[in-house]
Amino acid sequence: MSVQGDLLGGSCLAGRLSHYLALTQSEQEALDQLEQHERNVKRGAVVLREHDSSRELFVVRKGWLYSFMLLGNGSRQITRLHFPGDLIGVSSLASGRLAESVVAVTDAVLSPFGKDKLAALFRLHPRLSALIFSLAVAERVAMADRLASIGRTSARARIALLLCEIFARMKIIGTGRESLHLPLTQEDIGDATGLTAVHVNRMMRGLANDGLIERRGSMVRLIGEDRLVAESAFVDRFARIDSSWFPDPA
Amino acid sequence: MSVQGDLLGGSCLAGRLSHYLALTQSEQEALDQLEQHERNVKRGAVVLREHDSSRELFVVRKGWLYSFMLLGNGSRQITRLHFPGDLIGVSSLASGRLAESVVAVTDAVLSPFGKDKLAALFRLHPRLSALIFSLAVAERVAMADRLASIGRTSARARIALLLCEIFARMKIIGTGRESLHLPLTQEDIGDATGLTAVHVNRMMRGLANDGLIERRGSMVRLIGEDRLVAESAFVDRFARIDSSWFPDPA
DNA sequence: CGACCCCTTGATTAGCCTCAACAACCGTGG
DNA sequence: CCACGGTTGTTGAGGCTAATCAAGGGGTCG
Repeated sequence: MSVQGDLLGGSCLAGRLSHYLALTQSEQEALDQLEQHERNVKRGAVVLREHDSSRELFVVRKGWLYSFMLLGNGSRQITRLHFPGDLIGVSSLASGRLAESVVAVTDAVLSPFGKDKLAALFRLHPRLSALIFSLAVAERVAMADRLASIGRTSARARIALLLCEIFARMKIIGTGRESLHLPLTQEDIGDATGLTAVHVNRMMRGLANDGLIERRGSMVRLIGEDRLVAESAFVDRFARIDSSWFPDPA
Repeated sequence: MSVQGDLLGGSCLAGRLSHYLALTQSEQEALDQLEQHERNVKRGAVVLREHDSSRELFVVRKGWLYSFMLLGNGSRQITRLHFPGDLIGVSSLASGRLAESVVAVTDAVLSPFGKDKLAALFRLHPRLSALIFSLAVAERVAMADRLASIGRTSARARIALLLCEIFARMKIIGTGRESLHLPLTQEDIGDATGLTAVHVNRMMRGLANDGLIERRGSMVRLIGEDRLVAESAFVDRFARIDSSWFPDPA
């Protein structure tokens, strides 16, 4: 299934979750509830601001965004990219305040919903709760992968990992082509991988020279995806979620 | 509340969760269910092995452990330290296989329980589910902090952050004294912060020289905790959990 | 058309790693 | 109780990766 919300007008989140689970009618309806409103944001717009308190979450319906943290020394760490079907603003669920800012990389469409809706989900749909929890766990694992990547591998491997991750996630949301428009600047890629823009440039050039990727402007194509996966030790943590332990749907 | 399971014989997990929420009788009982068995492990023992499939989780009742990943190039990344009241093996919930290995740093006592017990929790105790979910979110945020630390700060700041985190977490579980026995080797600290043992040594010596910490063998005392927090930009993500959005207890 | 952003490239520097040697400590077995 | 081997901590010298500094070119948007 590669249902995309923006093709259906239906729920993007339901589209995403149905990759992992055949949703019941009632589950589907509960998820549709979350996307009754829409909000358009422009490329470059700050959607959420670190330290602000927030009573809402958002489903990404369209576009790319990323979360990042600003450090005391003026540098920035991009902690996660967000694609259609992702939830953003989740970090405010823990402490009530946002731990990360979110900006739109491209023009984007979001669906805001209140945290009370999530509470209702926990109350009425234990199986969906387990799935959402499992996706949070998968995200934690993917973050551990990146931690290992930044802590223990070369600049080249870090960039290879980021590219593998992006392409794998695009595949899941059904926009996966062999060639991809990459709206990130080299500075963005640096802030995601713990490198400087200058060094990102040299490394990407190196990957291109070695025939692992092909670049035409902002279009990127993975030629030696196998070799990229090998170099970065990429594991797709979102390909499959083990639902065998989930409770039965309500 | 600074209830510790190993002092009560009661549930360590309940002790931890009751920091954040006043548990109902029925919630308390559900959590006690999870710790009916005990397993002792020796210092250095491998408790869980990366890539293995696992049908269980564990509550830590006593001792220190850590999760780590092994990389293709022979290096190791420690992804998380585990103290009494923590859940371990969670990474297998997502894909069915463990993303991290776990070893015991000190002799430890664990309580294994099946994933079906967790499913029952999701079905019967939506408020606990929301809390456990929120703690997973907090853990993700803490991991993002470490990502930023490793990606964008100096060796000294990374070590300062690790120390702040350890002391803050010890405080929550009630073992927080000003002085602490640190059972980690400098190699462990290096694998947690993305540094070599040699460089960890130099940095810790530097922190000691500057009067931020005091070391006597494996005992460590934070003298200038304020300055350490300032240097590392530490934020305690587990001090408080916002339960205002949680559903009512069942 | 101009201003700005982004990419590119070169030269130099700095922070951390590697290698190496030795000292201190610990658990073990005799 | 002591002797021993292995692990951990400490220190120095030198090398390498990635950062920093600097400058120019191309593209895009107003």
